[in-house]
Amino acid sequence: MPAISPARMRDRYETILAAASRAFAEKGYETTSITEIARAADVSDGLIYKYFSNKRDLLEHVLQDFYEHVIQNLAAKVARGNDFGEQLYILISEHLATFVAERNLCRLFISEVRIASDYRGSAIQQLNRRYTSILIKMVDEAVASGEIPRTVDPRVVRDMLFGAIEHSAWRHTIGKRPLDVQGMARSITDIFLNGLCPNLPKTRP
Amino acid sequence: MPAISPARMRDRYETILAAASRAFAEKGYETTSITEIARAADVSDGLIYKYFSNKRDLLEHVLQDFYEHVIQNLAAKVARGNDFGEQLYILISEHLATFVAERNLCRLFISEVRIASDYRGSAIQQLNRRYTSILIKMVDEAVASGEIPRTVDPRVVRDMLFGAIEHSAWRHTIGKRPLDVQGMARSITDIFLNGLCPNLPKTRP
DNA sequence: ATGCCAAAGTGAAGCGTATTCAATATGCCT
DNA sequence: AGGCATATTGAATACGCTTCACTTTGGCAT
Repeated sequence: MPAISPARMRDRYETILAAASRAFAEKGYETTSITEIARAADVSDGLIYKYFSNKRDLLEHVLQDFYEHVIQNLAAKVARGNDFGEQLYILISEHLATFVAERNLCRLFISEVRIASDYRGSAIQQLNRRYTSILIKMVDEAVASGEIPRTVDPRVVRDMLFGAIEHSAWRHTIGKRPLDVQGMARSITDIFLNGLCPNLPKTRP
Repeated sequence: MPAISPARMRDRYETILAAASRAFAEKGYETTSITEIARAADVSDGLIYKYFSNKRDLLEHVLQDFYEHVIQNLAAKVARGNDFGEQLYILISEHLATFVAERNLCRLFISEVRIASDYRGSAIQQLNRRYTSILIKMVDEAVASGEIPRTVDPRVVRDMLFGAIEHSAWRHTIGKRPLDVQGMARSITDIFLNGLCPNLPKTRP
């Protein structure tokens, strides 16, 4: 026998989540207090713990919410590419564009969640897997169609690519210089497709 | 007129720094308390604040100390490579080897310092610059000698490469699987030198 | 309508930890 | 040996997450 209607309950939940999202994005996780979030959502401190198990749980729900949208978007956009090179370019530029559009939430994700000791096996890691699996699928298909040699390990490509993108975007996330999404996506795509010395024989130490 | 000799003062400083380094590396930054560090160094809580301005400052000095050694090592090893390909392989495998040998301090650096809002302009960022400038110099020389086309922007390569390395190593830093340094260094080097589709014509979306 | 009562909601107390500071102990210098 | 600058102490402070005993509310049976 609920004390309030499910609709009002969902509303409360979303009000708190939205207040937390805004506060965390603006001020960062550590520097935002539960009391601030409670005030912004116009509830008491204690009530937050009826809807979320603790401050960290609140942060994770904020980022899960965000991640869902990002995944939807990426999958839709990548599907428009006709070959591996096109798809790769789209994936990279969309990832970079997300950094530009939602730099605060991206920063939050990288600095607070990715790093956490309990990241492995978390719900957020599941989302990350869905996100990166878009690339894995692309590489598998490119290998199958002969666009890429069989020697390429998709997991190596995944780690390298997302590492390269995020590190490149990070500088702009913390700095003030605007990020040239198209230009950077072009540079990164070219290096991944063709390498630094495209016309030279391999050297093996 | 000092109350104690400079030697003893330096000794105290180093005792505290060493205790902090061990504690932070083992337990992480947040979960280590000043009281624990004080006990390990056999001093009172308050004294730590005579040698370091706060807990964060203590962490930064721990990592600066570590970084100095890493830079020395990398510069010496890279100098042994005879061409760009060799040097690149050495840089990547040394970087990965550092992750394996000092995974706790590397984790600390990435999760606590790199991310911090005051990273820009900090003493630690200066060290990071010295570290990455080793690669910048390599790329500049390779461009000058014609090993790499002029179109390559060294800063793009720097961000991509270190991003790729760290992201690849991170999985092993938080997980249990051992990291095959030689194999991974080989894979990453090859992709950077030759790209994913070395023998195919460029595609431009 | 109305009253019951489970659950929503409150906010002050509890707890843990970084930091400060007034008091004390120490060891260098004359 | 004695004076005193300062190293050192540790209890007090401040602050923030979390808990919990209590109050209020609103859906439902009658």
